[in-house]
Amino acid sequence: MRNKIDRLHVIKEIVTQQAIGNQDELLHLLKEQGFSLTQATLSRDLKRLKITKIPNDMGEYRYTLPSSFYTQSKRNETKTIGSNSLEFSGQLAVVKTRSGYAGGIAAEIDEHASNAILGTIAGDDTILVIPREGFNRDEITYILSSVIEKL
Amino acid sequence: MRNKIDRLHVIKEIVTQQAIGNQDELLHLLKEQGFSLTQATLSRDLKRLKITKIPNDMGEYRYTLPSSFYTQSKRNETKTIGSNSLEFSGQLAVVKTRSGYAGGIAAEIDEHASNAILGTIAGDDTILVIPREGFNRDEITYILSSVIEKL
DNA sequence: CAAATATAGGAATATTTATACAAACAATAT
DNA sequence: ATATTGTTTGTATAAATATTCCTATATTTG
Repeated sequence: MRNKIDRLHVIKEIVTQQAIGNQDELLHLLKEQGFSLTQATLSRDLKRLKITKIPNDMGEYRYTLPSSFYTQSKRNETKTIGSNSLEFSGQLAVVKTRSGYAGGIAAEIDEHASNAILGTIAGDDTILVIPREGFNRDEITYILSSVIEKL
Repeated sequence: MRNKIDRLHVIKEIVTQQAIGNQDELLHLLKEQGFSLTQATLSRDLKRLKITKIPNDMGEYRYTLPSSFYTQSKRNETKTIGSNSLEFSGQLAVVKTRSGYAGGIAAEIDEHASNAILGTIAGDDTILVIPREGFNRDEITYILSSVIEKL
């Protein structure tokens, strides 16, 4: 239904622009904008959007969108490294290689990036890379790039 | 008071290592660890720590630290089991084996730990172990150790 | 030291949020 | 068209969480 999609959009917009402290507040704003819904639906919407109430430095709460690390709102970029590509999903990274090369490249990653990479598992043209905890995507990207580009 | 500081520490630790869905769950774990407190105090603690309940992709909620705290969490230890090693990253466990042994050991894990382990994927010297939901790291470590040490 | 002030935390409760259930409707298959 | 299945949502309520009010214990200050 069109209305629902609109509503989810508007919820995201409101929540990013003003400090909303609870669902009733947000509910009223939505009603002012012409939406007709109940708290139950709003609770479900927030769950779908993964919007959560987090405490700020003063003793208040504010609804916020998930941090960009987890968010799927904008498409995760595929990075090209030589004739290979790298993309993340959750805490995992996937490198696509030319057919037959995955095992060799995975071995190189294991050998040269063991501080940041917990392990790799390779198929024919796909390597699953499991980063160690504490390394973020940029760090892993940088490290993988430098290993792969030397090949 | 010392006790409070300890408690906040332990809360962070528990929350990073296992999927906590509500305060009562966490309350019980804390009581098992010898802390004495009520839900009211726990609510205040979580507010201080800015730990919040966020929805995951399945319809569940999980308490999590703010993302900036992930990098501060203490480095995850690698455990040695025989000539193999075990380390966690997020919800996944990775076992490193001698070259060529991963497939065989993975088969043993599949066969003997199927209640705790959802599945394994093996490369040449790396096994990706996917634990079932509801098992924490200590449990998985114990189970994997006992399976692998018998080999 | 004693008074003043701040901090921690429990019990009870208010507030807030999630969900079970049922109804309405749409989409799809028979 | 009729049955089947899935989706969305409201109502009512359960469940979860935050806070008020109060006491006890620390900490600071004169």
